[in-house]
Amino acid sequence: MPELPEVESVRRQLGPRMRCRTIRAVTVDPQARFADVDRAVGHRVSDVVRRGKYLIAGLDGGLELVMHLGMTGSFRFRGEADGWAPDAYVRATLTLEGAGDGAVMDFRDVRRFGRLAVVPAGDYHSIATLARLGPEPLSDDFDPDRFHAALTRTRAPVKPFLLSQRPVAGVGNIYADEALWRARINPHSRRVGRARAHALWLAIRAVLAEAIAREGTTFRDYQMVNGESGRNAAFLVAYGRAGRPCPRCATPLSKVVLGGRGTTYCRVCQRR
DNA sequence: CTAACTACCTGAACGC
DNA sequence: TGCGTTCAGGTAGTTA
Repeated sequence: MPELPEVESVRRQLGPRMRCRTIRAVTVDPQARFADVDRAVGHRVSDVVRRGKYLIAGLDGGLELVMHLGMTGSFRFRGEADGWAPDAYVRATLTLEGAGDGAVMDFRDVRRFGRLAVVPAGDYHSIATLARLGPEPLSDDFDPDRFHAALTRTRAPVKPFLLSQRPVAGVGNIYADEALWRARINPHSRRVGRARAHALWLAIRAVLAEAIAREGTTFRDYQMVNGESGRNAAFLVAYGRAGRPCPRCATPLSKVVLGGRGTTYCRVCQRR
């Protein structure tokens, strides 16, 4: 479900609710594969940061709680005005205590692709994708020349390479299609020249920044901690619009499967 | 090492 | 209405 803009929107609401609170209790669904989260009990949250699609709560005692929403994960708090009540899809519950009245935080995840883990701070060897994560796209670490060099090194088609999280962090299926459309790059391309790599660098940053400003894209499951949807879906140009006219050239957008993922693009203005 | 598959889950939408 | 098939915003594990 969530890519960088959605995860960032969750982080902005989750941070104030977790910060400066001590995790007093953890219960997890017995079928969930993150039973070691109870190692967070007794530790106080310093802050919640984001790396790519991962949320990382800093804990005292040199630990971190790493959270990934998978396709359908969301965090909700009991007793808030949105009327959230836990249902059959709650996979973990954290009881938080601290400034204010404390809080009960549910991790809801229909498809069970989400993950929670407690690790030594900065030690991500048990989470391979996080350990090898590329630069943050909206930071100065994301450099156009190094991005071009990374695209030159791989033999894989450009879209699956973006989805690997290695050339840049946080780009998923929606924003890969959107950025490639903007930069006029064919998702199958195995060679991307310097000018096109720079155009893609710019498109990734623009597409993600605009989506963050609209609090993400809600297609089906994604919702923020307060239960609201993102507003970016109406602004998508490529993703989910197969058969509709390309806004640039009016050619009906094509849909193919690439790297096992549905891919929508314009075969006329995104030539190989 | 990389690239390409498959597996992991559940529900909604669609075709007949 | 009912049943089977396909698809879904992600990653981890295995194989060549």
